[in-house]
Amino acid sequence: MSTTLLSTVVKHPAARALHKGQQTRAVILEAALGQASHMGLEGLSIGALAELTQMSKSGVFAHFGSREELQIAVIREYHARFEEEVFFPAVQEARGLPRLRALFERWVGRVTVELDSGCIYISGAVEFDDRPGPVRDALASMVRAWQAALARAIALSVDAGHLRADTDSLQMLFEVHGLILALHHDARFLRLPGAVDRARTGFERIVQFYLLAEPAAATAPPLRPAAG
Amino acid sequence: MSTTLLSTVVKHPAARALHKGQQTRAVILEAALGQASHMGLEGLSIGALAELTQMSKSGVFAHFGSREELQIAVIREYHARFEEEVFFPAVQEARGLPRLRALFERWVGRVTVELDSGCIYISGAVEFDDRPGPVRDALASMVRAWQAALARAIALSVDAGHLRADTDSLQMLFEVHGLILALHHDARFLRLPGAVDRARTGFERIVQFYLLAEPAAATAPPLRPAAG
DNA sequence: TGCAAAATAGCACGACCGTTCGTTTTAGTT
DNA sequence: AACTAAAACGAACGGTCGTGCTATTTTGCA
Repeated sequence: MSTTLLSTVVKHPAARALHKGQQTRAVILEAALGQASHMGLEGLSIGALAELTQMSKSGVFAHFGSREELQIAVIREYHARFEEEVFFPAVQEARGLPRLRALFERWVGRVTVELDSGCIYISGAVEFDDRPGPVRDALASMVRAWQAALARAIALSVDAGHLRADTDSLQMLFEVHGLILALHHDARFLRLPGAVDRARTGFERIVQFYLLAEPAAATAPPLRPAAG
Repeated sequence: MSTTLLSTVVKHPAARALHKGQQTRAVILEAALGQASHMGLEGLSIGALAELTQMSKSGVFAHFGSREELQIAVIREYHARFEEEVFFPAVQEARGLPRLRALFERWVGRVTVELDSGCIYISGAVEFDDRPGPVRDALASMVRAWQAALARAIALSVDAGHLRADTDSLQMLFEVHGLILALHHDARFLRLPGAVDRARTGFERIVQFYLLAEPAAATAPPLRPAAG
């Protein structure tokens, strides 16, 4: 850069160090995400990470300052990807039931795609439910944010007149969340086939229950189990 | 051995060593169960166990032969207690819906009582969903047995005429299991109050759906969310 | 091209891990 | 009381872990 007046003005210190450091940091984070999805956040090992990225242990270490910070960075990265792949596309859908369905469907997709990688929200919740500290706090705040977003989508569905006015959005959220957890359990641990369909069927059943009765069948639709 | 005919015949080697050894083994197992409930099966540490039981590491070790065997022993012990506290008392109830309700209620109780200890079935499923080996196999077989028992109870409820004939027992099991997992998640990780009630409400909603319509309201009862 | 700063490597430390082995204590039997 | 087999101990091994240091290399900018 010869006429550097402009460039020096443009780049503030934060953006200056954005070149090599952040780049390999991203590489490490990518590997860490894979390792954490596979072995859990507690299974993260700086040594193994160094081997995976062809670096020295101290080189990897220097990017985060501590194992805890690495774990938190992984959580944040996972959160960002989760937003990008689940939340943002879904909120493009029309508010109400369409958006809620999209959120659930993409959520299922995420858990299913991760069949041989694992959802950090779920595994982390189990790993850190008895382990206070900054890692748990970071994880909990992300999970809470996601649950709040879902609760909001449910409430919007009520406002839009798609669901009953007396719908308890937190109760519905609890039930839907259970389906995802059961899906994760049956598909990943028990390796049962058809778990995805069971989750979808369960979701439809829940929606059907909280659904505002359609005018044509205002007396109450004949509820039948969805044919498996 | 002088007049040992009788005694040698009566006691086989298995029964002979039943005194001191099995006794301290039980003490170790008790402590191990606590540690595993708290830190997970992978958090089991022979050193920590030795400290807890005031023994030497090698003394603890000798009782199991390997860490893996210790983990499996813990799983078996947990299974036995689970049977004793959840399954056996519940099957005393009349077959059909009463028994199914009892199973669920005791299951909830177990997860709730373990609020500061943790359900090994659930934490183990997450820890070992990507880790093949004898520990995973042992755990999976116990979980499968428990799920099979539940599915049987549901099927019996159908046979007894309490639930619809077209009930998909595995689907219903999936949904009920989800409630337990969500309870475990919200109560243990997020520390949300009222999670037990949400699980109960969800169960009643599921039962209500699969319920055989009562003669008086055969046209379809007006389903309302159970007042929270 | 030169220079400061950032990035990475190399090495060592202390802690804990599961496991082995030889010895010593303890318990149960005659 | 003497003997034996089970039980418990204690020390050590090889390994991995996270983390601190100090060099050395690499990078980005003037």
